[in-house]
Amino acid sequence: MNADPAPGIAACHCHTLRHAARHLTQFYDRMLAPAGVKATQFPVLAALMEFGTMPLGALAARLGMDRATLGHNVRPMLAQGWLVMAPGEDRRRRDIALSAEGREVLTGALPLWQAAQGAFAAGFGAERAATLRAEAAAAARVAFSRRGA
Amino acid sequence: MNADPAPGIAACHCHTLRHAARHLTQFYDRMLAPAGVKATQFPVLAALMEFGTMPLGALAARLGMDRATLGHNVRPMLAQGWLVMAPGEDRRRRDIALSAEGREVLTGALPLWQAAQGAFAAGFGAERAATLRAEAAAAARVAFSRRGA
DNA sequence: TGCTATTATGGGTATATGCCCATAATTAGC
DNA sequence: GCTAATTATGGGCATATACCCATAATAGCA
Repeated sequence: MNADPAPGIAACHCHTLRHAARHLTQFYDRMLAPAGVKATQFPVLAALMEFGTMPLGALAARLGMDRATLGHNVRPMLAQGWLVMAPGEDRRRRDIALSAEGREVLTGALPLWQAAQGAFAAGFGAERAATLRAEAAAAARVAFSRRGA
Repeated sequence: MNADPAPGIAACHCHTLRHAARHLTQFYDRMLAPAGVKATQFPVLAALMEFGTMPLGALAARLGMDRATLGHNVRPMLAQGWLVMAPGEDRRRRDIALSAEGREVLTGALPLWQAAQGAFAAGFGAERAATLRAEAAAAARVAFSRRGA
């Protein structure tokens, strides 16, 4: 992969954010690899630890992603025993919970994630990174609000 | 899909940028759909129009993406006749060029892309969007430079 | 000239993403 | 209480992303 897109293409909000997301993903994937956790899996573990057991739809809403996508991502984590499914309040609901093994995996991954956060902040600037996060989150809200047209 | 991730998870640079990229992608996909062009295809057409014929590797470098990924994305565009392959300078090189039909498709997609750019800028602020793009591009460079460790 | 290192490309594999539709259970309305 | 709308989940499909390895062609050097 390469780092620098051309100036004309760089005018596209969508392409630029996709580009950044790809590179961040690769960086975090490599940093988290020693724990056997991927960049897409860490937020799932972290959210369940932080907010506790919840059904798939609620977790997808927390993570701001599609239910089906999250369902696909969760499947191997269930197979590995990091997560467990249990009947929810409704009979149509099935709560997803962090297993003891899942908590161990998260415990192992946390320092690696913190190292990734720190390494990025060291190169980019902590303040600047916080601003970028806030602006990216705001951009996501704008794009989401205009999704119908 | 949902717009707002939780505050704790929002501290992750990677997750936040991925989240924003997902929503921008969906928005641009829907805006470009009337032209039959996807958010991943538009930059390919635009880059070839702007910089002219070039081999796959060079195009991947321009777009800041993996060669294999671009190769997969380009395949259906070749099948549709938007792009054509021609022997390059080397016998190992094969140049990718925009066909006449590809230029037509791009011409049809351009106003839709401009509408997407404008709609986002209207909701987010033009100045703010430009800053976000620049910061995201810088973040991509930082992540790329630290990819080895 | 011949051998090696570099470069360009493609195939295979695995995962990520999100659409659509089907199913099942709950809730609301009559 | 029964029917219709809503909500939750999952499967199937198409595409996106990127790794690894194999192949082929060029360039550089002995």
